[in-house]
Amino acid sequence: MVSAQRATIQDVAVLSGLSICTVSRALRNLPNVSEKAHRKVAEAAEKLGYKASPAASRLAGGNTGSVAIIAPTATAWFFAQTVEAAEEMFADAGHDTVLISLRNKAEVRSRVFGDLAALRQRVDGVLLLNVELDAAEIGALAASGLAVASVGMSGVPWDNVGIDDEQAAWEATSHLLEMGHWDLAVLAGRDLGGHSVHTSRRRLDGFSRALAEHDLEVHPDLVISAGSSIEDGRRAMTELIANRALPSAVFAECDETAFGALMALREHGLSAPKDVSVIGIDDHPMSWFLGLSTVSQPVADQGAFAANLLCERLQNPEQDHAPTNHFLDTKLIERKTTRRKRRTDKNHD
Amino acid sequence: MVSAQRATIQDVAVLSGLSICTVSRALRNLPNVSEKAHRKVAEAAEKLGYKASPAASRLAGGNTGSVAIIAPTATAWFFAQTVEAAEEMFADAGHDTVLISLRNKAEVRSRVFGDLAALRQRVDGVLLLNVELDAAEIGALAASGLAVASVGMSGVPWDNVGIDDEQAAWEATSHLLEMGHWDLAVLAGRDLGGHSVHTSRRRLDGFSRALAEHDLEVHPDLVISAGSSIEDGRRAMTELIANRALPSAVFAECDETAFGALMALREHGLSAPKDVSVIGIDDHPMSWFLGLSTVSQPVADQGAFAANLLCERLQNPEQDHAPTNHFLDTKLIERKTTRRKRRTDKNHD
DNA sequence: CTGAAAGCGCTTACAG
DNA sequence: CTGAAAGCGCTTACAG
Repeated sequence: MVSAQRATIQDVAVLSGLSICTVSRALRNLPNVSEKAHRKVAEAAEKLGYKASPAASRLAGGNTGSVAIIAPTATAWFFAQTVEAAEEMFADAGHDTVLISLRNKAEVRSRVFGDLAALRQRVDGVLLLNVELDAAEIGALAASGLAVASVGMSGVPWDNVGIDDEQAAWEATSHLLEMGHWDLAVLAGRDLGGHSVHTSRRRLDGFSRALAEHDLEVHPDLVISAGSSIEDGRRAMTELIANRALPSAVFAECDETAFGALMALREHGLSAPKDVSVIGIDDHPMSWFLGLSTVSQPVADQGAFAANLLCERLQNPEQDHAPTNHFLDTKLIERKTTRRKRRTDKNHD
Repeated sequence: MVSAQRATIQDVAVLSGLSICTVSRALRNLPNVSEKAHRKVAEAAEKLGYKASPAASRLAGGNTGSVAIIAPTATAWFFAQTVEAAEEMFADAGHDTVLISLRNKAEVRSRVFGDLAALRQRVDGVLLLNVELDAAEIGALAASGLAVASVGMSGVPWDNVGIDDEQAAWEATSHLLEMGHWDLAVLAGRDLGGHSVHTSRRRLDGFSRALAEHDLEVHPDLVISAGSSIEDGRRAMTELIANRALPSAVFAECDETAFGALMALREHGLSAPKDVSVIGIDDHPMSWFLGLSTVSQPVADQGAFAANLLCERLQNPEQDHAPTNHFLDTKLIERKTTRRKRRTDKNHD
């Protein structure tokens, strides 16, 4: 069944008794192929186990059969989940998925977005995960001939799915504020040479808005550029503890940094919510176990949904299509790391 | 600097005043190119921002410029870390990385390994992560023309890096045994239609050997096919609790399943080490926080090392090369979820 | 050391 | 509805 040498379109043409170009058209379900021819071709191709050579197809002006997933990092829980869900979607649709991790490095970031033509040579479409783009980059991407979809990047001229990050952060922050905390720190995402993770920026906005509604200002010293890993959170919280009086509550932009924060507290003989209230965003599988208060979001769903949208773009490239934006639901989950600020609490009173 | 239309080898030839084929040779550092020609070509290519079209290159008999990473799943912590480390290596060496997750499904597994010729069309090499292969598959892979390297697959006819899984499991199990536990359950990896995750099989071997050394037999009811995620561990432990008297200790093949086991215990009002001792393998960043006893292993290192080995194979394809195997160090870390079995312990005495 | 020619396996106008 | 021909951008023998 699997021959040593792969069957070519030529073989299919011979076996089906039709010309190469009819075969080509039939295989791609193009118009102007009789039903009979279509059937013959399908049979021959099936029998030969024929699959078009992606290289030849690409070179002749067709498609590569690949899509790229571009993520700030591939190790964070959110990205690993999203990537796998998207990869599944792509594989089932017959696309290979090329993984590009920006590795949280500005240099890698600019290398990737600085040569979209090279990218276009290798893939037909791109799924962007929480990448912060400037206007020039958005324009270049739109003009690149690449199909594009994204996760966590609302306001962009292509299909996007995510959560309302500003709102989710607002909820988390408001939860803290309503419990009487007013001295808040935020563990934010890392900045990549002026380009942060997109969701991080939005979450910072939500944080600020909640504070503003309580007539509070964001204190720059309390906006810590952390990242998205457990280690990042641990480092950021350690820094916070070392450099100044502890804030009364901490909003971590994702659960993993919150975990790290919890670890750092323990290393210093402190704990949540006794010494400081801590809340995250995600509802990571460990959060329940650690009693972490958080704002839950569907994760794999976002990857699968966005991947699906991209597949549709790939299938109907000509058809002009108004970009859609989809916000999935989030929910505040109050657990044990947040509590009302008390007169007896250690600091600030 | 970035032209609308990509420069072709033709453009480089014209600019450098040389023929296309000299340019081709110069660019690939092939012999029989004068130093002067080489310099001219390099200059012209640089100026034009020229990069060979991977599709054309592949079609003409060259390489695709891509490698695939094949993993049982992409979401588990170990795999996410390994994949990113490998991807970094590949990117720096100029290879695109195609991610293929088997999604823990036998069907996906056989689709991938059943058509190696199709894979060869898309990538030059493959990095296998903990994939259990049978003799026929190993033979097919070796004959496929693909460069191969792997993580966690010792005994294979290509370069491999990993830990001594049998030994690591033996250490973890012996630790339990030496503390007086004799009624042990193991939370094993999932089986994919007869093919388990390779490391899982080896770890099961180590578990058995440790038991045998204590004149104990492996009780089939206590070998739970779990998987590698937190959810998997939670499910497996819940099953264990529901179906029979609790064993006195549990060896989880990885830390994440151990986390899940800890969660299940808590859900049933139980805890480690009071009601059952629990040990894992990995030393996940959360393990310290949860006090989980475990056997640590370097993770990103394995991915980077194996990827590097694959890059070397890709660079020197002709050169025949005896496969190497590299075991990285592991270390037993005793924390708080394991303790000596006491007369006062709830069960079995 | 260098170049002209053929060919890799497709797709795309263009005739029929 | 169908096919002959050109061409995509490279690499690979083969001459020189």
